[in-house]
Parts: sequence; structure tokens; C-alpha cells
Amino acid sequence: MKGVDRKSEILDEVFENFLRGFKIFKNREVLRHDYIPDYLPHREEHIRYLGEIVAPTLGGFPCSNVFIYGKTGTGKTAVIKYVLKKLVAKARSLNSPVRVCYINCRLAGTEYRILSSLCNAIFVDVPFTGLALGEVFDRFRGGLNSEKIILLTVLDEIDVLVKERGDSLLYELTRINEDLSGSRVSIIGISNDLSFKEYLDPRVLSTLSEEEIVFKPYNASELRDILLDRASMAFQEGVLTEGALSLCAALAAAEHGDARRALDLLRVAGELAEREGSKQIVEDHVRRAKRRIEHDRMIEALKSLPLHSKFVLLSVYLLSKTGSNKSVTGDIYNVYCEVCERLGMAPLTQRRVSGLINELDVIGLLNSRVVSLGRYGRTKKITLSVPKSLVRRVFAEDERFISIIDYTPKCLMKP
DNA sequence: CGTCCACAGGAATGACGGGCGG
DNA sequence: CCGCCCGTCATTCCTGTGGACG
Repeated sequence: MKGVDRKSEILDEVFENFLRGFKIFKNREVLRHDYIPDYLPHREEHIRYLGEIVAPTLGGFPCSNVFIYGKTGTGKTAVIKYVLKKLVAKARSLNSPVRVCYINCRLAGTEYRILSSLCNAIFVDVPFTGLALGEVFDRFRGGLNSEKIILLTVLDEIDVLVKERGDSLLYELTRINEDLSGSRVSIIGISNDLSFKEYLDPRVLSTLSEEEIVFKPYNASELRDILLDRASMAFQEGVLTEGALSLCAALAAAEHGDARRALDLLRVAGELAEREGSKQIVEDHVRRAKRRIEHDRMIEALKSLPLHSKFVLLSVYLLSKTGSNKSVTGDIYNVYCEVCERLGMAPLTQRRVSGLINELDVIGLLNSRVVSLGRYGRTKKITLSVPKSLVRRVFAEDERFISIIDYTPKCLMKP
């Protein structure tokens, strides 16, 4: 009973602290990545250029097709959505026949869903599933021919679509204008991957990339401006310290100039500060936010691993725990086989486990490098690149592994 | 200086499951 | 709804190799 009392006291304290405590946030929403601000620092050029490209649609003319490239967090999606928002508002007031359709190809997933989104944009109903692709396409074309429409199609993460499904849909879309009387379709493609052009049919490529825009990563001072702008909306006056702001910008600039990362850092730092009742966000909050984000990412990566990859990682953990410094492929495979046996699973072959080790290396959960021990062969030295305690915690949470988490591998018993 | 260990890692092939066209 | 095809994961078989040992 005493324990219960103490627990409720703890919670009382937490709640009281929160209610009485100082509020860091004014509006947390503006730090989410799906928020589109009214002002995009250091993207004025791109906005202007895109605006000039799409402007003819307001007069009922088609516009050039555009390709936009840039790494994640360089503002591509934000700029496009911003321009579309303004365009739609303007078109409505002018009563011009512009329709826009923004589609994220990775989220849509299949050609069918992309096409059905296009149909919805011109108010053509199609069932969720069941129709042949060609049928949907015909209805789409029919809808376009029934009245005059200038359809501006934005295909975000278009590289994913092409890599997974090929460029046939793009091919059809680029040629659809030939079969239309009054209506026109223009396409804006957005890609994270510059090399993705190689996957495209040259005819599609030349039609699509009438205009090209490259979004460069933000540098630290540009990130600083972005953060400053958002922070003024997100936080109460005077909450964010100069040092914390600069550190956020510097950390994100070091990591490919990703504005999304920078905003995440700022948001988590703010949450940490608020939670502990601090009146300001200081550099230490940012550092802890960085650790926190990385920590969460690692746990997520660990949890989502396929079963046998978990076994392999667990084997490396068990070996490292014994203190013996001999984490080479052969030993790991032996321990792995023991683990499998104790859990009643059939082990994979050494060849496959070797492949899994490489995959874990690529993800960054393991470190591996080939070494030659001369007479004693050529192998791979493998170490954990995440803290042991973290591995232990994640595995201890999974009931399948509790019986094995403190196991001492047999093959190490011998001297 | 050649040998030979203990694997690395490529290629071919098989098992399985899921989506697609008819 | 069914067969077909394709991608993924895994196995089998294989050739390649840096350097301590004798």
C-alpha cells in the first residue's frame, strides 16, 4: 500500500508541476514537419520561379512540366504546397479552370491509388479497388474531356514510384495531352534522388523535365533563420536562448542541412525544457534532445529487425558480455546456433548470417571490419555499435528473449 | 617462400508469398 | 477466382585472399 501511495504522490507532483509550471510552448503544431508556414526563409527565389512557371494556368493555359530535386529537409514539399495553396486561392477568386492534385507516391503506393487520386481531383468517382488500370485511366481521360480543366499534378517522391513500379504511368501521363481537346495536364515531379533520371525512359525524361529546379541543402545560418521564424510562433517570448538556437542550426547543418531534423531538435528540446519546468531552452536541452532522438531511432531500428537479425545481434551482445574480445564471424555463428537451439528455431546457414551481419553493419547497429589472422584465417571482427544496456533493455522487453538474455554461451566455457 | 586457415563474398538456384492480368 | 510472374529471402556451391607459421 505504501508503494501505491508513493506512486500517486509522484504523479500528483508531476501533474502539479505541469499545471503550475511555466509553459514553454505557445503553439507546438508549427514545429511538426507537415506544417506549412506562410513564410519560407531562403526559398524566395524558388517560390518566385515556380510561381512564374505555374502562373499561365490561371489564364487557362497549360504550364511547363517541372522536375524538382533536393535532399530531404531542403524545403521542396513545403515550397510546392505553399505555391499550390496560393495558386488555388487565386484561381478560385478568378474562377479559372485550374485544379491541383498533390500526391505523395510513396504514401499512395500503387499506380492505381495515384490514378484514383487524380480522378478525385477532377471529381470523377472511382471505386477503391476492382477496376483495371486501363479502365481507371479511361475514366480519367473522359473526365478531362467533359469540360475544360487545367490539371496541375504534383508527384512527390516520384523516384519511389519509378523504382518500384517503373515509368509506365508517367509515360501515359506525359502523352495524355495528345488525346485531350480543351483540357491540359501538367506535371511537377519531386525527387530526393538526383541519379533517378537513369531509371526513366528518355522520352519521358525529356517531356517531364522542361524545367528543372535543384534545392540545395540549407547551411547553418539559413537553418538559424528558419528556426528563428518558427520559434517565434512556437514558443513564448524569450524562452529560446541564443546558444540553443545556434546549436540546433549547427547540428542540423552538419547532418546534410536537413531542416526537418533541425525542427525536430527544437521541438524535443522544448519538450524536455517544459517537462522539467525550466523557463528557458538552453544548449544542454538541445544536446539532450539530440541524444534522445538518436536513442529513439536506435530503439526503433532494433525493435523492427527481422527475427534472425535479432538473434544475430543478441549473439553479439552475449559474446561481448563475456568480455572475451573474440567476436569474429565463426564465434558469433556458434553462439547464434546455440541461441536458435534454445529457442527451438532452425538456424540459418553461416553464409546467410554473414549477410545479416553486413546488413546490421549498414544500418549502423554493428561495426564490422575484415581482419586477417594469418595462419588462423581471414575473418571479420564485429562489435556492437549501440550501448549494451540499450540492447539488453530492448530484448528484455520481448518475452521471447527473456529466457536467453542472461545466457552464457557454451562455446566459451572451454579455456 | 610456399602453405593453408577461416572465413569473405559472388553466382546460381530454390522456396514462398503477394500482386496482377485475364 | 486462378494461374502466372516477380521480388525477397535463404541455401548451395564456389572461388578468392592476407598474412602467421613452418
